[in-house]
Amino acid sequence: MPVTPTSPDSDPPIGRTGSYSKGVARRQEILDRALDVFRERGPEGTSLRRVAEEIGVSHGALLHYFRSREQLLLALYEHTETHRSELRDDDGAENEGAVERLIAAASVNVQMPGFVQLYSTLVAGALEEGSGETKGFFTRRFENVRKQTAERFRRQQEEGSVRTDLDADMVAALIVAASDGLQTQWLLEPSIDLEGTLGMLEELFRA
Amino acid sequence: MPVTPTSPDSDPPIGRTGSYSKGVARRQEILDRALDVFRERGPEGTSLRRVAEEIGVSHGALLHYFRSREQLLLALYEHTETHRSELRDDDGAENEGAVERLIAAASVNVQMPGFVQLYSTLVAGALEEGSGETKGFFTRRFENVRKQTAERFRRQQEEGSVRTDLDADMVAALIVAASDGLQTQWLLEPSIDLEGTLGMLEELFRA
DNA sequence: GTCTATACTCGGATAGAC
DNA sequence: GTCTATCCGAGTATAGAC
Repeated sequence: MPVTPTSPDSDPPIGRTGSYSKGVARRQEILDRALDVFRERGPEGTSLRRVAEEIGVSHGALLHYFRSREQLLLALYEHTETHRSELRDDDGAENEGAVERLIAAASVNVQMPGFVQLYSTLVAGALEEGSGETKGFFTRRFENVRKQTAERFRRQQEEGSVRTDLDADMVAALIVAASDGLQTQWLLEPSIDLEGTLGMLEELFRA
Repeated sequence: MPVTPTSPDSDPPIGRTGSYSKGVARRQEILDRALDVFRERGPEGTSLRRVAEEIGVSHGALLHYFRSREQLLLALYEHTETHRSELRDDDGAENEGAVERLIAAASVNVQMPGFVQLYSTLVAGALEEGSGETKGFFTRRFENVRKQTAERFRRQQEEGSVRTDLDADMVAALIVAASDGLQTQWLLEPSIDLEGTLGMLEELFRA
């Protein structure tokens, strides 16, 4: 279900005026090594304490930089998402259609089921009450992806390649929903034809 | 995202030949009281130990009947789903269209966000490796709902009310995905027009 | 089979040292 | 701000009493 990234989401931490350097660098360092651990053992069964021990940091110290396990997983998700473009040829992505773009993202995801699984876990966490951080993250993310998808669709409407009697914002929500939902079903039943079904949706929009 | 129930999923426990009575009854009794606790406090922050204490059973005993917290939540989900029909007028459900049916289910869900949240949590759990029980449950469930939806769509195709150049099975997966995905988005952004967007999808299928 | 007792690791919160 | 030490309640596994 993870959906195409949109902006780098560069988030220079909140503490303004001054000593960026020290703390952020340390955090980065810890994160980098934590990512290695996840790469080896998978996020699935890897506890915070295990990660901490493996990278030579105390449990408490790790928690000092990542307020919760969810935050660490979120950082893992962000990192993976950012560096995912390497798997994909981004030529002409500018002129892709709305559905086309999501199909491309889904195709990459099919090669990394663990990423889809992580996404699903985090989204479920975001839906839980009082999940401020994660909730905000995915609310923004969905919003961004929807907006970007709607823009693409509107451009296609202007081109005349797509039905003009449809509300682009609703279409965007629908496309994103279909992409996410199909990836969930595909994880449980790999015989689901992810690309084919999204292709059919694309066809339904054609003028 | 929880999708329309399909069969009562009557699951007379596995132990054949003989003493059904005792253990199952006790389990039912415990479950019934656990449901009350969840009703009061919500499943969200209610621990196994809390539930156990509240219903006058030891922590260990509770675990004896429900092998894990996930299993207990799954039982809660099943129960809620089964008794949900009370919220809904089931007149003429037999002749409903494929999308129409899912819209009806979604409309009920909108009135019980906690149920959608629970569904999302359980599905995410099902996607995790080695989650035998929950995984099997939702794999079957998706399969059933897809099959039922495909049947409805095929009937509509025979009626001529819907495009006949579409593969009903793919359409079914798409409808279910859209419904689930939109409910997720709606939980994070209540301004999402759940019924409206699904209605648009319905319109796309029309002959 | 039903259940108690115990122990283990987990995520997280706290207090305080530096 | 960075981190150690400690403590808590959580989910779960196990052994064994009845």
